[in-house]
Amino acid sequence: MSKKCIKLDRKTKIYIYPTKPFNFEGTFFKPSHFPSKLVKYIKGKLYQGIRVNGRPFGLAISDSIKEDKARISVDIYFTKNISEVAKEKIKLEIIKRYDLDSDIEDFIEKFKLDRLLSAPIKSLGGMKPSTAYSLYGFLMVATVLQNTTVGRSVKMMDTLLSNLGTKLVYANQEIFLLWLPEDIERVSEEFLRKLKIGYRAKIIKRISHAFVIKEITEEKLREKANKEEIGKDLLELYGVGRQTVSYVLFEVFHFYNAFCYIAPWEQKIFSKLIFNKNKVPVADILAIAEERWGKWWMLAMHYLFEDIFWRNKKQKIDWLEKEIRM
DNA sequence: CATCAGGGCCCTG
DNA sequence: CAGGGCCCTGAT
Repeated sequence: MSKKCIKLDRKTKIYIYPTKPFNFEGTFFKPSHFPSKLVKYIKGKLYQGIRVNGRPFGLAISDSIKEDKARISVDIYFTKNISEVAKEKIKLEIIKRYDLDSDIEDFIEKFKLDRLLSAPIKSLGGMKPSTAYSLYGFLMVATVLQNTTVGRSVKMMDTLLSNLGTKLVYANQEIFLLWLPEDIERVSEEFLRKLKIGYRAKIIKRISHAFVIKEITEEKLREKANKEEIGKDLLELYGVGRQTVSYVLFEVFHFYNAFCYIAPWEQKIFSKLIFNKNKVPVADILAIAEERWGKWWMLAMHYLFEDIFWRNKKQKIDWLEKEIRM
């Protein structure tokens, strides 16, 4: 059992210019997302680790508008040295994960007067679907999220990270870096089960193995242009079903119309938001969404969803609190 | 105390 | 294609 800890005591800065319209907070912090020690959002700064060319780096990302240009500043923390190549790679990785080079102006223009979207667009317009994680990292999080309460998911991820992750210390923060697929090859399923993650131990073993033998790679999937192909490859992974695929297509690969799937807990929330009813059939919700928002339907739903979670953060909304059981 | 479902997915019939 | 089982936990 390795308890790795790395102090990143050197720092450099880069800037990234996202495509407008752009909303920093909406893109870099999602209140509806599962909280973990992999990412922290404090006072307008997002802290996360990243691995590039096998080396760990710590990031602190913040909004840094320059006159009329959208701009973010990225402090990169490292040990010893950092090459220009590594800096460039980190930049490209951030652009990919946070969808910074896409253009959603048509979406904003088209729906800024939409009865349901006008308020969310007013407060979050320019928000992109994004993830702090690599594809592998995302799948690990999705695995921990399966068939349990958020509270237990948090515990499972904490235990996994303290046993298999790497603690990064920088900018007065402690952030964890996820383990590598190779690290999982070195531990037994039994060992993982002792961390009280249950049947997920097998899933983590099998997904990690698929990455190690390059049966699946993020690079190759990114080269494929259509969601059906990517979805098919992902579904072949043990422990990955349509719920996870739908999230991955949207948040990792940024298809704004991903897959036609809505989870039961989301169904309840959308029923309330769109119909002001308790439980509308999923098929009806999907039909309305596609009819109303077309090729943008999942992005539209994302705006609705994040908006209500932001509002709940500012002032508790009772019915929503009941749906997010910790 | 026991029972149960939870921010899925696999497998069987 | 529907439904039981899976690890474990906190709620009831």
